[in-house]
Amino acid sequence: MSITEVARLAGTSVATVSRVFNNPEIVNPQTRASVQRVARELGYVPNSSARTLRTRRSQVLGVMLPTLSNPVFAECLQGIAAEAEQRGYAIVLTTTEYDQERETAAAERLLSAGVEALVLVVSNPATSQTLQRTRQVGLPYVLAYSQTEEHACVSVDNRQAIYHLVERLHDSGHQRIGMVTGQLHASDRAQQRYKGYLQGMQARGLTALPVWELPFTTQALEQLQQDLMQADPPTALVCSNDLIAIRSLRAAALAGLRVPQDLCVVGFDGIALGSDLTPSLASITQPNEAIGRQCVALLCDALARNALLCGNDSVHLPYGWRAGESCTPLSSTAFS
Amino acid sequence: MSITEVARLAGTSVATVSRVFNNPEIVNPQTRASVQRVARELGYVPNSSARTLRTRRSQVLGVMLPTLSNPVFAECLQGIAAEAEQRGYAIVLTTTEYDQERETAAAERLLSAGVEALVLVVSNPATSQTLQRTRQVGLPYVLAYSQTEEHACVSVDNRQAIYHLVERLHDSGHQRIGMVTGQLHASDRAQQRYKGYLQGMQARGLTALPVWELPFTTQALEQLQQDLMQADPPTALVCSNDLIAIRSLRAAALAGLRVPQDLCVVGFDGIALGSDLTPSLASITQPNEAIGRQCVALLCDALARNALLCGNDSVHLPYGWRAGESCTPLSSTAFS
DNA sequence: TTGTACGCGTTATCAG
DNA sequence: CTGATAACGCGTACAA
Repeated sequence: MSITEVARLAGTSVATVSRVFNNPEIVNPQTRASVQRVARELGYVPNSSARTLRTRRSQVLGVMLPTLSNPVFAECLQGIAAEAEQRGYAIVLTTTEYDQERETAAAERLLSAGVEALVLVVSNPATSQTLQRTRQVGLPYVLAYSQTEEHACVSVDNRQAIYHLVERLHDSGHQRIGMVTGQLHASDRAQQRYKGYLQGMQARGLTALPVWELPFTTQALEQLQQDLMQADPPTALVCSNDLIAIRSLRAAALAGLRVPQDLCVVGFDGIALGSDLTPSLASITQPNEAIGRQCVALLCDALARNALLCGNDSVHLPYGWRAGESCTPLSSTAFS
Repeated sequence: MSITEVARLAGTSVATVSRVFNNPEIVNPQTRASVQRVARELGYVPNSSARTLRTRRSQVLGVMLPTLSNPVFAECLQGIAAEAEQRGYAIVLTTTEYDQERETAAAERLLSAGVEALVLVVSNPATSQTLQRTRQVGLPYVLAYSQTEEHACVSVDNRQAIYHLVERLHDSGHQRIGMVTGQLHASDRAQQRYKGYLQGMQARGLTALPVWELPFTTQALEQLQQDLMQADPPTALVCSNDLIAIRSLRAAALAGLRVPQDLCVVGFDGIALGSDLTPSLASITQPNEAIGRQCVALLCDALARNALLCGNDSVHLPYGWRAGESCTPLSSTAFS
């Protein structure tokens, strides 16, 4: 069921059928109708490969994410999908599971799938060979969540957000403020947030506590729980993301601490689920869906201009604050 | 940078270059090496459209999900992505947000993206026009999570799982067992689970309580909370999915009920996050990732046989039980 | 307004 | 083992 078949049955030429699909208004209403009828009856779908081959535009965007287990990326992907749909692009998806090798392979698969541009979430832009490769191939790409001069990025100011949070916690009377992260080396965002913590503590003359790294093992969680049961435990825990915060909440509960009376827990990301938890999760919010949308917008604009994207094209989106029962209300220092 | 260019620079014909990429062993090691070198230097990537046009195999699978906000589908997608990757397929993704119109449009976009086969999660197979359309076009497809004779499905036995759960709750002493669902009409699974609840209650001579439908509004949640504060509230809540269970947990907390002493809450799906909550979420588990993998496996096999899939190809995977603090240990009736 | 014919980059066939 | 060449289905000058 190719265009030829449709043309034959409609008693017209392939050119006309093509016009009916790409430029309906320039074809005679009667022939148009007849062609459309035939096409519908046959369930004809234009062959995308042939079209792409001819037009050199696949109308497909590649998306590379670390994982979908973290709702942050799922939310971002929703935004990507929505914006892409609006702009007439399809998206092909790969995940890397935070693994360098898988990342390289994933990028290669995206490339050979014929994508026109890429939304990338990498562990660390500085060490990712995917970025060089993409550059070599000459496709526009944008990094979601990362912050770096070298590439086009869409993100919030991770460092500042946490810096700011530490200030607010201090303003509200907290002195012993701790930080809990995932595996620090697995994410440049986590590193920037940690940096914000260190700087914030220093700025206020507070002693930074040793960071708790919480990979997804029960052992690490138990360690945190033990530490929370020592004398003079922290009164606030700043977590590098909401998933970590949820697990910290659990450690606190197992340690017998009341949240937020004994311990305030603050997350980062603002995943939707956080509001449904008990206690609801206080969190620094990122506009995840907007980040996704913005990435696609940048890409599509670049594609339309037939240009690449570079560091100057980066977009900073504002972070926000979602109050929650896991943290006592903070002093009124404006957020964001 | 087409195959022609590579051929020119390598001083050979396009046919040979093609062979180097598709059948390396049949070409002279020296020419092969030279071609590979040139290709690498140029960053040459075979044009997928041209290849697809010629071979009539796009190596792309279409995936249509309701949303990624529910981790169940994110987990399933992980499985789909993993299996597809293993088998050399790319996946293009669309979401429908449980909306009929968007579903139709999404399917059309998948089709025109040139996918070879489809993994579909629809609200209700009986009313989905996507399925007819897909049939008309003649592509293999499989429904994830649904159960119906009419189509190839990969799912657990939803009705039986809940039926079984009700029995176990009753065995453990519960009499007033309630059911909380999302919007019942939005999902045939939810309906089947509800049916299991009704049948289970009847089989044990218990009175089914009016179902609580919990769309994502705070109002509905408050209703549940109010009802839990009446005299003789249920002692157990069977929830049609884990997200609903989490919100039910919140309603219980707001109502001042202790979980699990006053009220047991059981979810459905077994999302990973459930284990990290406090109380951890007891749940009937589905092998979400395996469901995704199985879908892709069926599809790829069908593609290899050049066949379509039908009701007879359906696969039932076993459900399981994940104990959690949200429910007191159940009597030993074997689960699953 | 419509039709003819070329070429997009590959793979596969067939000769050498 | 290698090269020439004919499709694959479509969009688009160009001609009518």
